[in-house]
Amino acid sequence: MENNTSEISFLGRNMQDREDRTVETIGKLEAGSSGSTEINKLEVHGKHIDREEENSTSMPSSPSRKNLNSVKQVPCAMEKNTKDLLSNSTRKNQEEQLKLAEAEMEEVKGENERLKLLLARIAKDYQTLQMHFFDILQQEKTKYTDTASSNQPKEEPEVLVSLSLGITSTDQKVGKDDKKNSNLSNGRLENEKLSGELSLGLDCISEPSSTENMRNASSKNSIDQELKEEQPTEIWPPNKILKTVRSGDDEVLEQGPLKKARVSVRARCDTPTMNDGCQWRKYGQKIAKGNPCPRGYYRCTVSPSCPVRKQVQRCADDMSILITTYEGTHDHPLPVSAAAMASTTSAAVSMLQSRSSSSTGIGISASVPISSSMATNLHGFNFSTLSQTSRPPQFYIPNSSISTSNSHPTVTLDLTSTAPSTSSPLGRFSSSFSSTVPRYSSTCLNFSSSSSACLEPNALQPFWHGYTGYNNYGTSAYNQNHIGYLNSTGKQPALQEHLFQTYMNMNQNASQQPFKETIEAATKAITSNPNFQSVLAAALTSYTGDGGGNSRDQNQGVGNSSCQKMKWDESLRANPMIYQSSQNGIGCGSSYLNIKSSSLNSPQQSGLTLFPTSLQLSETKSSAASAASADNGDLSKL
DNA sequence: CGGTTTTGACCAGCGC
DNA sequence: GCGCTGGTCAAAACCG
Repeated sequence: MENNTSEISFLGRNMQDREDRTVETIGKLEAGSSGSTEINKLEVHGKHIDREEENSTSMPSSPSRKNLNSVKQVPCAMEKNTKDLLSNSTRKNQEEQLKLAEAEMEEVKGENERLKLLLARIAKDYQTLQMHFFDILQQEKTKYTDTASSNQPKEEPEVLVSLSLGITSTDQKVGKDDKKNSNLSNGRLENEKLSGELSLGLDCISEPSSTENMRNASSKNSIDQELKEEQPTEIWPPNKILKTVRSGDDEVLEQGPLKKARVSVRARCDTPTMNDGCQWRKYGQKIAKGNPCPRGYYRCTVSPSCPVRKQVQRCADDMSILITTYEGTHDHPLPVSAAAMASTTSAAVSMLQSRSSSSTGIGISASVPISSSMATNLHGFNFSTLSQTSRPPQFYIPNSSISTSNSHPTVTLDLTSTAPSTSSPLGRFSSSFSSTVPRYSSTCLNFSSSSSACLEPNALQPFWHGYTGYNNYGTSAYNQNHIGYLNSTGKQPALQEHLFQTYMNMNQNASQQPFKETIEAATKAITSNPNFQSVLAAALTSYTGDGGGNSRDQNQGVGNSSCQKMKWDESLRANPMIYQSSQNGIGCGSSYLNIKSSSLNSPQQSGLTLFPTSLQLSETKSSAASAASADNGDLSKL
């Protein structure tokens, strides 16, 4: 809600700026057309064009006063002619400029109108959301008093994704943390508040009634806290949680099995795991059915009691794609880079929540609203996804698909640039889950695009083949490392990496692709939409990390990220096409991001996408410049 | 030596 | 009940 307000005010400021500039332009043009020859600066779209130097040096048609003096030597008639000619040409120039400026004005006016409409719509949406919010609050309040004393009927368990993202979640924790972990929580929470770090709380609980979402959401926090109290040092796997919870008298969790929501991130990555800013320890590996690549099981080791797990597996179809699945809620402050991942994934989870709430009887929307929540996340505010908007908002992450194969509610963020899609870029979420909604649905966000505006199909090759310099560093270094490892130890690398190396070798000859068009499109995409800038920034940040340079683990890099401090917004506005990271070749930093509007999974695509059609950002390898620029910023400014 | 990775064993859920 | 599969455990190996 709060963020909506800031969004609106931002739009308002944007419009005001444009109007100011328009007025300024008009004023200057009027001054010029009334006889003054001092049209030195023409401002169009906020861009200053200094014409003074041009007049004196490179514009023979409009000579300076000095030139006019020399003309005085010429006979009178000639002088008059010359003066007429000069004044005519000057007048013509002015008229042309006037026409140009008028055209620009019309354009700007039209844009202002559109922005006004947009602002009005957003304001209206905001009001609607607010009313919904209060309605839900009211309903929940009355329902709670009604049902508190009576037995709750068993119903189909539903997914609740509770995102405790950012500051307000810490507010919730303050009371209990103060009691329980007085040695930890105070400083931690203080730090979180000060630094604006985000923490992703991603929980799923089963519940008897959709009207009790909010109460259960809060109660889940309580459950987590209570579990921590019971087992302060033990790492509790889900099964143990279940046992503990079931043995207790918690009414909510007796209703059904507790399955945490998951966020799955598909990303092109040439390293064993993706650098997401957290510390992970591998505790298991398993060959999963249908995939020759083993699945690695990791648990978060930032905090000894942190319940967060992740699974890492290469995609069977495309081994350049690393699928990382996160589960659980961090019980500790996150590094900024990890928080960025959290913010990105949480936006996806918000869509899952939208689906869940849609399936609870509110009605199924073919287009899942996400933009507001996503923007909210990315601006670092807490948000609630409990609202069920009656009308779709401005943007959609295109091409969601539903998978029923997973017993966990899963949101998949597809940050890959895979095969070109044959589908329309104007994708819309599949609504196929409406009739066959699984007990836990899975949602796929595909940040990809088939737009011909900027991407050649070849540009969709794995990024490590995509641009100059990488082969000198990333892939080669990685390959060499592994070859060296093999030679020195005589030990076989993991099957997963062996397979991946085979894949890499097969693709060694892939041609490098021009990125100019991509970069131009990226620039356009980023600069054209402030919301998109935010979304992109978070997505990039989640991808970037620091390359794990200081960490022992390959996918780590806690608290040392040079990228963490990047002034993302500014950087992207200033030079969006060149993002440089001080990646050291380890870990999968945000080498590549392609936002597409195609779907890997969903055969059903139609509808409207207001997202910029495509974007690719390439990243050059470790440079001092990147480190320097990285030191200037802070992600929290997002 | 302490932390991490590997890997076979074990357990629970689920479908038949 | 049985088998399959996903997920976890824990001892041994490995590494810096």
